[in-house]
Amino acid sequence: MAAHKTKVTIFDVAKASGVSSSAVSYALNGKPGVSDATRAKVLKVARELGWKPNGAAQALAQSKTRRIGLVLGYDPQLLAVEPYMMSLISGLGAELEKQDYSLLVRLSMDGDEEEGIIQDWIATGNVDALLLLNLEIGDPRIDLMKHNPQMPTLALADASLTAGLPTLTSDDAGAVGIAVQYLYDLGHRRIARVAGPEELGHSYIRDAAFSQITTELGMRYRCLHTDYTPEAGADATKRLLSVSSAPTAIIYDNDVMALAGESQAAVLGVKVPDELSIMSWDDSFMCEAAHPGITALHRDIVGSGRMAAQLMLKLINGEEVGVEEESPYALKERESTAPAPKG
Amino acid sequence: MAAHKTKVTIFDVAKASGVSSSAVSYALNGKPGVSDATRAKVLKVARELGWKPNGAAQALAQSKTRRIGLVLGYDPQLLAVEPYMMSLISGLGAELEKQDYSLLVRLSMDGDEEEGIIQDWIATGNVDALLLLNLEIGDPRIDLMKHNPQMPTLALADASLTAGLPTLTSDDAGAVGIAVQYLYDLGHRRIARVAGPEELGHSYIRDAAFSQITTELGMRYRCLHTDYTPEAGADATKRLLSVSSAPTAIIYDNDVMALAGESQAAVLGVKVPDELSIMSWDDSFMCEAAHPGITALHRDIVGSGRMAAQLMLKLINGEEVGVEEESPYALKERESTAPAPKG
DNA sequence: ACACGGCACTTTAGCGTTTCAGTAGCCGAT
DNA sequence: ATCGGCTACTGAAACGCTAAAGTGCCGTGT
Repeated sequence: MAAHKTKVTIFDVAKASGVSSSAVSYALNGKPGVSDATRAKVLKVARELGWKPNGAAQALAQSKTRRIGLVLGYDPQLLAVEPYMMSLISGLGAELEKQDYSLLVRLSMDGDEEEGIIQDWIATGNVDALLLLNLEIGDPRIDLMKHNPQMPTLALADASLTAGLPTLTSDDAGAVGIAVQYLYDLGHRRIARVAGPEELGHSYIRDAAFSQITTELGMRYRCLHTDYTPEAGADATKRLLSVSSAPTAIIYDNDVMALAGESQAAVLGVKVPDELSIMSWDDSFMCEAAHPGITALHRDIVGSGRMAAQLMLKLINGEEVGVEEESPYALKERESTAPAPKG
Repeated sequence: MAAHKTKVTIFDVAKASGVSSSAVSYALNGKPGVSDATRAKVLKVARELGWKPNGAAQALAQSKTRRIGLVLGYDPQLLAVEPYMMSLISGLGAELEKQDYSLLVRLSMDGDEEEGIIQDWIATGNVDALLLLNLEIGDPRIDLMKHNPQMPTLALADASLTAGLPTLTSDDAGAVGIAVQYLYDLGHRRIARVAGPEELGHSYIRDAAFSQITTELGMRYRCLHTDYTPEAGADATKRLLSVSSAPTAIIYDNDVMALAGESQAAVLGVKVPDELSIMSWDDSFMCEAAHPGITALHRDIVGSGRMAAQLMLKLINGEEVGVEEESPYALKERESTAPAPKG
């Protein structure tokens, strides 16, 4: 509890307890080789001196850092505004906390830089495992990790993109089905989608599912790809609504764009939901607070974070992990969707 | 580039370059003691073998981790929805990235746990510096860091709360002045504020400033404290508007509550801005996308993150840091504010 | 011709743990 | 009484790096 001017090491604790440093180590780590009495004594002394094993020394000796690596794509505007990442971090962190693991976070400006960071982690051993996010089609990171199997890696992406790497996948195609069927049942026959970047893996998955299902149901379907920003969402909305025979319903790939789209519709004098139904992929407070509230495909992102953390801990433990599935999407109906207008 | 089954160390590089391990170290770290020719050779070999110094060993040898610690208060709901934290992380990360520093992130469920994490960092040396956020009045962390001056610490809080610790402060009182004067000039005489938790330092600072300025200007002022969540924001709005002689303007302590408040007003049939003006503290995309757009006190949070990172790096370098000031708030006028209604 | 300083290295000693290989003492079995 | 096998420890090596101290060599000034 008291402040110490000079650094206290395991030897200080050993001396103060009248044993050797190895005894202290055994005592601290709950290993056999010390009597209950000495163990208690050592722990008491350690607490009094405020000693904990030095992280670097420990990491060096057992080549375990108790850290998990996460690279965030740098786009402060988007990162900040999209609740997704922070929710995921909450879930990851909460679960890691239980096992005294930390998150090591870096920002990357682009894909090359991210690859560099990952290679750095592989070479320096600064993390015990890492999580891959936002995979693209043919993402070079997959290949990189395939060649470095000693670094436990979990991909958070559709299993079709991860080439057999341990994966936490979500049923995006199923969710597309739910959403489209819902709109179909409301009588919509011309729908549009404001999607994320085309090269992103899950855009691709959703693209394919949308095309297939709308075709099957005989609906007209149009898709605009964006960069996920609110500006792009508003702009896409304007373009979609400016043509004759505009869609009667729009599905946005994230809630930020959905909110921006709803505002844009108001600006254009298009009434939601009477003239236009709006849906969001991913649900957050924004969908709730919007006026009218936005119908959304809800999923438990914090829960996914927790799951991802557990899977990575398994991998670190040497257990096998294949493809696991996130908890499913659920449609959350609010006021932004209604039967399609006549005509 | 090739994958390696067995771990490569500095000795492998040394052998392959025909020099000793220290020569490799000197070459890599740009220190004198090796010729340009050997340096080039060593670097080439290192690249070919894919070698980088092991992080733990390096940290142990020079007691520097190149990591900065950040404890996030765990409230996934709030954390995710409030763009503040993620913006800050973006700024921090971007600046740290330049110097090859990482963020070490942990989640804490409550204050005690956070103190525990900090003590752990102090004892284990797992971070080179740390950033304190969301200080409360008489926050125990201040005392803790005062007693452990060997751990460079920057507080992101009003300087009046940090007892002389290196601090990045903001002019919250000044911002209160701007906001209140603005509403006063629009003719508002009864204003209210939906604030954050009372025990939070910056709530306190703003509370004091609001009381003082509204008194000076002879305005009626009412303040409700909340937990920052959208639900609380909506609820507070309802209560404020339900009394006779309700306020003609409400200022919210964050944009999440402002958005929720605006929605609530719509539900209650109170017209914004004709019958009620709304302002938000902190500006984000939500203020922009809301309909009507919400007038806000804008500040550059990413910039603050960058500044904080720079200051922490200075501290790590042994430089003195006193009290620095964030870039000032600026009023961003949108459609949610208008002259006070007659009567 | 000779000390001298500087350069380009090498050797060695940490850094603070963990862990493996002993070892001393004791107890029970022979 | 002797031996084997525990238990409860100790000593020392190993982890992979950095950095201080040491060494040989060469060019220079006198």
